[in-house]
Parts: sequence; C-alpha cells; structure tokens
Amino acid sequence: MTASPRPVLPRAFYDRPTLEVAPDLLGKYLVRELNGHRRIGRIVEVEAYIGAEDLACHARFGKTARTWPMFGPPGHAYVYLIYGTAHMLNIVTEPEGCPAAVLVRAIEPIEQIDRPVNGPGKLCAALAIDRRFSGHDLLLPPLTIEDWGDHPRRIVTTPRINIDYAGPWREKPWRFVDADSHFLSVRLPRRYRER
DNA sequence: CTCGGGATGCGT
DNA sequence: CGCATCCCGAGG
Repeated sequence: MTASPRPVLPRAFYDRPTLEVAPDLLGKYLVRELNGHRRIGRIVEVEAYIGAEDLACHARFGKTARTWPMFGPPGHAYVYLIYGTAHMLNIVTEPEGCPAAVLVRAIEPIEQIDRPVNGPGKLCAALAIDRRFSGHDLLLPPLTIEDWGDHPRRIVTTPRINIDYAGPWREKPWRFVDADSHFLSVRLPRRYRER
C-alpha cells in the first residue's frame, strides 16, 4: 500500500520569516523519489539558522562555493558534508538575498525507509541525499515536501544541538520538535515529555 | 566517553 | 599551501 502524491508546498510557504517556517515544517512529509519508489518521512525535528549575524549559521562566512544556496530564493535545498561522514539537509527560507535555512534533524519513517533516521546525517543517508542536492528546487522531484494535512499535537522549542561555539546565539530556542515523536535525534527533557 | 573522516574557510 | 574547525555517528 503506497500513498499517492499530495500537494507540494508552494514557494510562498518558504518565503516567510524562518521562525515561522521552521515550526510549520513539523508534520510535513519529505518525499525522495528514487528507482521508481517514494521514500517518505514525516518531519519531526528542525532547527532555524538565520542570517550572517547568527554565529551558528554558515552564512556568517558570506556567500561561498558551499553556502550559496542560502543566499538564493526560498524553497531550495542547502546540503553540506560535515566531519567527513554526515550530510546535512537544510531548507532555504526568506526572500532571495536573506541567507537563512532550516536544518531537518529527524523524520519519522513512513514509507520505503529501512534504517534509523533520528539524526540529520542518518536521514540524509536513508534518503540518498548528498551535496549534489545542494541548490535543488524543492518544488520539483526527486526531492519535495508535501502537505498531508497533519499537524503535531504539541510543538516544543529548545536550544539548537551542538553549537556550543556560537556565543550569544547558543541559547536561542530555535530548535523545534514534535514533542510526541519517538524519532527525535536528542531526547527532550522529561518535563516536556509528560502529559 | 573517543575518534575517524573530508571539506571548508582562513591565515599565510 | 597548512591547519583548525566542524549543525555527526559508530563504537566501546
């Protein structure tokens, strides 16, 4: 049993302030078409990276051979490799010229996914996403985001993961998670898991 | 906890 | 060019 395609998120969805787009991405469906199949995961954890002033955002180096997609139009992918082992999928937000993006950190496996996806590198591996997707338009196959009309019951914010170097930006509550998901990359503190 | 892994941006 | 650094993951 295979789900049919649903509406792909339009450009206008991404062309908004990053702190609005990020929570709205929770509950949306990341769809990777490969070999005639649709590998699908429900987005459950994201982080916002906003502008050249944000010391955790790669845009702090300006527009470079790596970071150029963040400076382009919204609704495109920015993908990079870190630690030589893990690819990171980011979703470009804000109007062209405003460098910002949302890192997709975890998805819930829905279809055709055969390994853990509770981390940004693991989900890229499971969906066969690498730097060749950097600059890809997310309104077009083989990588899109669909709206299936579902919404998380509870969204919780926390500081972003592994940005201890980012000074004053370290504490900003720019990580957004579906508090009821069992597929997060880092577990929520107990006080958020109850209820 | 350690540590591999490879690209990247920057100082030279 | 060298090299410190990095939005991680696997393994112990």
